[in-house]
Amino acid sequence: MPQGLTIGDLAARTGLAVSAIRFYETHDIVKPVRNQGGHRRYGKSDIRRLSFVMAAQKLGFSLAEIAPHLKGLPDHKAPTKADWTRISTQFRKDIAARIAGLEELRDKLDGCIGCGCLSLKSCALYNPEDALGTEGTGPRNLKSFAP
Amino acid sequence: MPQGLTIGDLAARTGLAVSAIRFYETHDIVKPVRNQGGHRRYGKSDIRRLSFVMAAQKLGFSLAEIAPHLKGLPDHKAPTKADWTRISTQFRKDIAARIAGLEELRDKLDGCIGCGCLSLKSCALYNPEDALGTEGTGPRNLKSFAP
DNA sequence: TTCATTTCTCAAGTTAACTTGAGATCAAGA
DNA sequence: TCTTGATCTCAAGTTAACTTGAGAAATGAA
Repeated sequence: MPQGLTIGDLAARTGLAVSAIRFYETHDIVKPVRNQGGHRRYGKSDIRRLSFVMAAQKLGFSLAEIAPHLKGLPDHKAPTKADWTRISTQFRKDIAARIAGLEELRDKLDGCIGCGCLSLKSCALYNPEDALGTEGTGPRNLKSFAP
Repeated sequence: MPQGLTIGDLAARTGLAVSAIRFYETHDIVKPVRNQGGHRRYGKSDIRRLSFVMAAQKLGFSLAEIAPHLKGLPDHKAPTKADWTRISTQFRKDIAARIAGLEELRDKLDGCIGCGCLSLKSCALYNPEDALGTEGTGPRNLKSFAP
C-alpha cells in the first residue's frame, strides 16, 4: 500500500518551494489526495507533472496556458507512456511556434542593423503590424510573448 | 524651432497607451522635455526608442533589462546611426542566447518524447540541473526566462 | 473669447505567480 | 510519551508592468 510522497518530498525532488506546490494546487496543476491527518500525498507522476510545468514556464508559457495541457492526463492514476507522448507532442508544436516568432524578430532586427534604423518608413521593427495582446491590466511580458 | 511630438502623438505612432509612455518615463526609458505649460514634448527618435522597447519585450526581456541598453543613446539629441548600430548589435547577442536556450529545451523535450518520459532517472526535463532564477517574490516567468 | 480636448499629477487598483506570517495540528524518532 | 520538525489553513504582502480615476490646468480650433 503506497503512502505516496509528502509535499516536502516533492519539493525536494523538483526544486520547487513547498508554497509554490500548494499554490499550483489552487490552479489544478496537481491534485494530491489527503491522508488521515489531512496532509497532502502525491504520486510519483506528480514529479513529472511539475517538471513539465517548469519547462513550459521557462519557455514563456503562463500557468493558464499550461494547465489545459495537463487536463489530458489522468488525475490520480499513473499516466501511460501514450498520455505523455500525446501532450509532449502538442507542447513541442507550441515551442516551435515560439522559436519561429523569436527568429522572425531577430531577422527584423538584422534588417534594422543594416539600415541603421534611420529610415523610419522602411524599418521592420518600427511598424508594429501585429496587434500584441493588450487586453486587461497586469504584466505585459507574459501575454505579449504569445505567438 | 521644432515643437516636438505630444504624448498623444507618440502614443498614436507607437500604438502604446498614453499611460504606458508616462510610466516608461518613471523608468528612464524616455526623457521628454517640457514646454511652457508643463506638457511633455518628445523627439522623433523616441518613436524608435519605444519600438525598440516593444520589440525587446516581445522577446521576453524585462524593462529592467532593456533600460540599460538605452543608456547608450543620447538623451535629447538625435542618436546617430552608429549609436543605434551599437546597441542593436548587443541586443542581437541577447536574442541569440535566448533562442539557443529555447532550442536546448526543445531538444531535451524531444528526448523526452522518445523515452515516453517514463524512465525518471534518464529524463533530461526531469533533472533541473540549472538553478533557475528564484530570488525575491513576484512573477516568475519574467526572470526564469533569462538564459 | 469660448470650450471641448488633451495633458498634468498623484494615488490607488489590477494580474500573475508566488512568498511570508500566524496560529494550530500532525508525524515520528529518542 | 515527548518533543522537534513538517504540514495545515487563511490572510496579506510582493514585483512587474501597467491602468484607472479624480481634480486641475493647458491647448487650440471656431
